[in-house]
Amino acid sequence: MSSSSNHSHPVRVRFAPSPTGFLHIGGVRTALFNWLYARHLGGQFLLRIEDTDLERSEERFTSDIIASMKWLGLNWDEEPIFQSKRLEEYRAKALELVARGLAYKCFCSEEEVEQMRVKATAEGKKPMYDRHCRDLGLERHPTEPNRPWVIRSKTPLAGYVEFTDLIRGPIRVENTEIDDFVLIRSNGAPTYNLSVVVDDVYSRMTHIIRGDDHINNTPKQIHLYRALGYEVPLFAHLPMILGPDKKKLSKRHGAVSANVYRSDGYLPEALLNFLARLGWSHGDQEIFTIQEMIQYFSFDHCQKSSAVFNVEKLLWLNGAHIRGADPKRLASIVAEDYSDHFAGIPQALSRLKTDLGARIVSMVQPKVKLIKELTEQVVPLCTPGAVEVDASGLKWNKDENLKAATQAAVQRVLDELSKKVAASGVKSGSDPVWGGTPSLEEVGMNHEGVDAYLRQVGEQHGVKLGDLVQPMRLVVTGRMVSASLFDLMAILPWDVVETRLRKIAAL
RNA sequence: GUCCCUAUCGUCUAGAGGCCUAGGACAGCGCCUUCUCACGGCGUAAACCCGGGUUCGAAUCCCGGUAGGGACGCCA
Repeated sequence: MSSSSNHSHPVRVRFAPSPTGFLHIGGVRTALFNWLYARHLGGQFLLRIEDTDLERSEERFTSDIIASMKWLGLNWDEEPIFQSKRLEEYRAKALELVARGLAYKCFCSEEEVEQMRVKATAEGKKPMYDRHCRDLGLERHPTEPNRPWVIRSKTPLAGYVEFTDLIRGPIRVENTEIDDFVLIRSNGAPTYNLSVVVDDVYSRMTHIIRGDDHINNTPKQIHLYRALGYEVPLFAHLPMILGPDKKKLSKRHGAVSANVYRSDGYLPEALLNFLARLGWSHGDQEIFTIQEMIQYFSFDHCQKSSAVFNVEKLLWLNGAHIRGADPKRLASIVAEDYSDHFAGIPQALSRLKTDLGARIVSMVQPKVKLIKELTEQVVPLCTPGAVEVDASGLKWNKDENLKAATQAAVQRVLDELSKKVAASGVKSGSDPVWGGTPSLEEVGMNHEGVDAYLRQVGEQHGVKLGDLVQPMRLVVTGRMVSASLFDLMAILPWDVVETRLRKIAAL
């Protein structure tokens, strides 16, 4: 690739969102690529809050951005910069440019400028300010001393700007295409193009990595770097993320706060993995740990074209990352992010945190795609006593004989296994929270044992294994779909299993 | 409208002139496995936008067209 240029000093990059909305997927992707690049090269990654738009910036959005970044693990290396605290700086730089003849005060009203744009459009030209005040060199309006003014850049009238994008290669724009854009608004606040340049210089940024909706701003900013006498950094413009309709991602596509993905049950590394693969690749590899992403990241393998956000693949990736996660960690995520599922059952929450809780999680985790589902499966398994069931889906509802035979078989299971537990001589279970009774496993009957035993009972009562298992699964787990019943029967304290199995007779 | 950018299966992508009768993944379909649901395994269908060049040879390079996206704010 082109240009590692003269920037031999350590890489410094930033993510610079404006707090006018939640941190959405597109923002996360931009943050991620900056972060990966910095971490890959051992450079610094900074966070800057671009809150120069006083009307639309809101503190709650700043909080959302910071919370989301933290959840995702996209950590920054220096104190975040808030542009609202540096307003004087931008103003001073703009005034300096006016003094040096590189910018000027403009007294045209917004209505007048709007007319110019209408006129230009009618002439088939780009709607631009017609530079009315450019060469007047006015300090104040001749007839209206209090008339408000803005500061505009004095964009060169001829020539062109060219830069080499790290992802797209050379991009060239004629200066005639560039407006005399506003630097300082009539209320004294700076506009984006000014503050971004002043701050990127202030923070000694070496690379500007951002969405490609900023390609058109880059030439303006390059003019500013030059006017201000600064070294121009390197640019990398990332392709956009599109909704399923191939339009810019918006709220209607469910592109809400990254925090929503947290409550929906996505793992941060899964979301990051998914976003990394949207526009970047490393051969055929699909599943990456954070470390691998950092290790392999490079602009050489970044895509130039935009990508459609595909929830199905994110879901699959999330399942893959859940499967590979440490059960103890998953248990604590369930406990922290889904505490509302434990409302009224504090025992379940404490049981979740035991070794047995982690074992339960490990049996459910290979089967779910979302932490939410994991939670829904795990809660009843950690709850003491019987759980509510809905027996309407059972096959025996259509077959009285099957129902009678199954109930008889389960009764026998109850009798024989209770006897076995009592006869084992094992007085109490090893789990400190679950207390009381040992599990079947603790009296010598593991998964295989339960398997063989239930097959045998089913055969003797003329009930197919599947027909015997489903009602048992329902009362033991509270659901028609669950982790392996044999596993669960083996590891749960026998009294829990017994209590629940007794409900079979009443169905 | 003007300017900028982009263009491989439905989607994410591999591909840096011959290794491509175009590979992987998700989703789909079929089968196997199976105590449910998943997972897993095997298989199947599915793409180089079009037209010109350059070259012995082009998905790859160049030009044009077309299509899509983005920008054109005293938003960022």
